[in-house]
Amino acid sequence: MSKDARTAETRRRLMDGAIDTIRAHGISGVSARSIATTAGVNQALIFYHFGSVDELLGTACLTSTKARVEAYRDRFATVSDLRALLNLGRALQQEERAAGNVTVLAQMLAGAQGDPKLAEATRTALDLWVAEIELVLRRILAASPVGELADPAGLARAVAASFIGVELWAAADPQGAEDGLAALEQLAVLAEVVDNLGPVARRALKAKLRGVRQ
Amino acid sequence: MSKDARTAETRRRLMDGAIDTIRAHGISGVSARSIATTAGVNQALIFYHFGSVDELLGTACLTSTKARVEAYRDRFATVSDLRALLNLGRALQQEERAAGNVTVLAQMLAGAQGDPKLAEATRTALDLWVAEIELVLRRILAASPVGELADPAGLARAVAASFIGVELWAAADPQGAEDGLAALEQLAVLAEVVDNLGPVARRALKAKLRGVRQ
DNA sequence: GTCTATAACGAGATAGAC
DNA sequence: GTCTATCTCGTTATAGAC
Repeated sequence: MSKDARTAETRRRLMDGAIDTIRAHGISGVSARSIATTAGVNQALIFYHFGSVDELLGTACLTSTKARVEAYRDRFATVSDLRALLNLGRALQQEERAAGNVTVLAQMLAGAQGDPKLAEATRTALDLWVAEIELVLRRILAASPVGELADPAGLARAVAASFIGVELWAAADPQGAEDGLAALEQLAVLAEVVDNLGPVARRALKAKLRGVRQ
Repeated sequence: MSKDARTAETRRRLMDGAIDTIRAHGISGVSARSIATTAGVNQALIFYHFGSVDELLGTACLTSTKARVEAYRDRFATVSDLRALLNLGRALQQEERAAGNVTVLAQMLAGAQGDPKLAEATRTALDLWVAEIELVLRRILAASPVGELADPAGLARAVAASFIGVELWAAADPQGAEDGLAALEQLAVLAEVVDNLGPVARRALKAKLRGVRQ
């Protein structure tokens, strides 16, 4: 194996090890040693390749998030109504429980409290998801009677933050998190009904919304 | 000062110190020494009074959550429609940014990953909030056309988890979190409109909901 | 009940051999 | 580029003086 390939391999192992360690033990279980053990690599190599543990965490988180978002881009692109978005959200939530990117982001976010370096890396990674969600929301809302009331950018952040919260919750109370998601899904039917109103009811709703909005 | 009073005082200082330390530095910045410093108390007293750091965290979290929930009980009781609930939620979110109980719970939840003892304490504390939210939701939903569609227990968990997520988000991206909340608030107007439909539209909606539900 | 001192260990990080 | 060895510091936890 060439030196370059060996370097790349070690860096990859370390990044994977960092992600796996966060998933398994949370941000407070992360250390240079625990990562190195998971990666099957010498501890000192973390500092040689990344300079510090925080730096490794940041790039690992960013790289893995990029990959996950990339993996979903096509599926996001096909979403054009609320029902499809809900289905995708549910699938994403289940698949990410396996791949674990949402959990990792949640843990990074927790570690970001009082650690500006981690905070910035995490913010950048989260923005990757948010940008994707915002695009879809913008598309869907344009065709909906509530479209002129809603703020896609803000909503995208609210959605992402909720995913974070649910994923974090699931670690301590799996059944509770499941019940919460099921309840939301059930309630989202309401939005679908609104979305599928006939033209008359639709106009009436629009008028009412205009009245309510300040 | 009597011995009992002195004991109580020390325990109180340690619990307050634990909460303050979590708020300031996150769960990964918590240690026996950092807590003791914040509390202005000798480090060894943590082990004398609580046995371990985890034990201290658990009881501190539970005690402070009890107090916060208690402080909101009366205000929860007066809520009888969605608009009032939204207002209370917003107030709670802002006041808790100061008192910090939601942040603490979020950090505890993060620390609970792979630490069953913390997980149990956190779950118990969260349930205090959930129970309160569930009561209100049950009351409101009973009077709403979507009431028979919704699951108050599940919804309460979803709401609480979202609060957690937003609060965690706010540490890394304050503006983003604010935008997210504002967008949700705006959209919630939709639910209010549905809630205030006339009797005819209300019956139509109910019929549609029945059709959608599987 | 509270303190000092200390044991036993894990942390981040670096130096230097290979 | 990777390893071993090591430094320095912070960690949990305990023993024992007061």
